[in-house]
Amino acid sequence: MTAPALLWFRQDLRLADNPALHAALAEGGEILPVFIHDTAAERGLGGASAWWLHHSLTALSAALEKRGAALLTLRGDAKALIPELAAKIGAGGIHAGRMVEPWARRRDEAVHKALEKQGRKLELHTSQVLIEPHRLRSGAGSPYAVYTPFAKAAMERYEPRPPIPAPGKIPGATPPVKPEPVASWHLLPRAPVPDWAKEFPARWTPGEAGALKKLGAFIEDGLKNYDSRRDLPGIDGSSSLSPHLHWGEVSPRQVFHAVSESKVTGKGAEVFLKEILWREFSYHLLWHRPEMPEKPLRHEYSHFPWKPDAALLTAWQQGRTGYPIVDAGMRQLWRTGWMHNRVRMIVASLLVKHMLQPWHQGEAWFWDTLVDADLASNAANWQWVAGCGTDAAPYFRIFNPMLQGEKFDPDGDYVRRWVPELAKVPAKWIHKPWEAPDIVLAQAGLRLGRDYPLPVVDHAKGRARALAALAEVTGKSRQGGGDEG
DNA sequence: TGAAATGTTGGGGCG
DNA sequence: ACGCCCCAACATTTC
Repeated sequence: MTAPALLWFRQDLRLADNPALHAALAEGGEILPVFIHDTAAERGLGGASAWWLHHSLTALSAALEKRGAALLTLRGDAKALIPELAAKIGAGGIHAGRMVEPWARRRDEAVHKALEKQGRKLELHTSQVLIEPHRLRSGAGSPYAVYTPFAKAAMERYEPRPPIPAPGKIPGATPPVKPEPVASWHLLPRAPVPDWAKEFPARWTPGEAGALKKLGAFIEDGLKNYDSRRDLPGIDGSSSLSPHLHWGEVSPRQVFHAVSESKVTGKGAEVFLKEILWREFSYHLLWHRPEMPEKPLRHEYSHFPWKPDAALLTAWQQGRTGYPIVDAGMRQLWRTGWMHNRVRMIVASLLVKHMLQPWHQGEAWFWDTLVDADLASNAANWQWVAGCGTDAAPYFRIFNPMLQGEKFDPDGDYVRRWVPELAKVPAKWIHKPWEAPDIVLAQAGLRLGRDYPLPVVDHAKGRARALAALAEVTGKSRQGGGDEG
């Protein structure tokens, strides 16, 4: 009789187009699917991610159950648990999707070593990405540091093929240990703010079924005009696939395939696929530059004169900076676990530039509050905004929050939705209420400085201060430091 | 996947 | 008719 295979779910919580599952099935024996809440992981789950994971695992568990396999859920040190389980069931293959996170790579290395002592091995499959970062190098043999050549090379290398269909039946193995139910992991919000995620269920359906439904709906309604609609935070022009992609409830291959099957061409489809490639690029960077979540990729930025300020940081986190588009974004984030991408750039620019807060602070807040929190994308994009990434926005690109608001939320719908204090301010003034005549504010029922704050940092002064900080850094780098790239 | 400062051009008002 | 000035509109440069 064929030995059972161990199928280790991590960030690929799906049954369709799951190469690890496919390989486990191909062995022909029973399968023990397991998910471990790794208490030894070096970077803990953010709050919103924990909420998502709870529901996604519930969905995965039910889907497996329906096909004849029970998901074994455990909590503990995966480095020890996986080899133990493998030994206990006398596993044949041990299969998982490859992860790019540095801590996960170290963990897989340790698991692999432990398994080797048993004469077994950890088999990692391409699951999260279209192209494994280690398989893609530039002509010079070095990893890509700039998006455009990366995207070009990735597309040349990519081999379109239909995704693997979800299996109809999965012969489940009997778990050798008692599961620890997901509910006992306490992933859902608890005191002191037990209800902070109360609006999430209306916005999100974690799990594979929810992911496929969202993909279908987006391709039907949103793909064609994605290029123009995606920049307007007041309308729902995004795909909202990011959290599903993060947890692997749908694979990038499925997304690519669905787009090509749809026969939607033109700018909309093109720009959307480019966004998927930005995600790939982040994974590529994290693989080749594993220090990315902690250290600036341009090393002269390690001397950047940040001015940490708890009060400013709190104002930003709570959506009380006095800049309407920024506060709308921060409040959307808190309430829905998500923020429109255009607005992410604006709020990040304000934090890092006008406020001179270290980008790690923003990264940490996003990590905790975003349902799509992803180490690679989060770190890469914060470095992009801060100017210290390899292919980053130059530091002097400083967003003007009023102009950005007027450009991308011209009627103020987005601001009005998330900052109700400003609901009655006319469009002309909604992105700069402090410039509105007193009579306008009175008619809008708005007492500035009381109902809604004045800007915590003056735009012109903040801009000038940020530019001066840049001069300091580039000056230093000219004297001593080298460059990276 | 900027914004502001600075430069250039050309039409119209006007003496 | 002509030159001058003003300034919006656009282009280029700089941060």
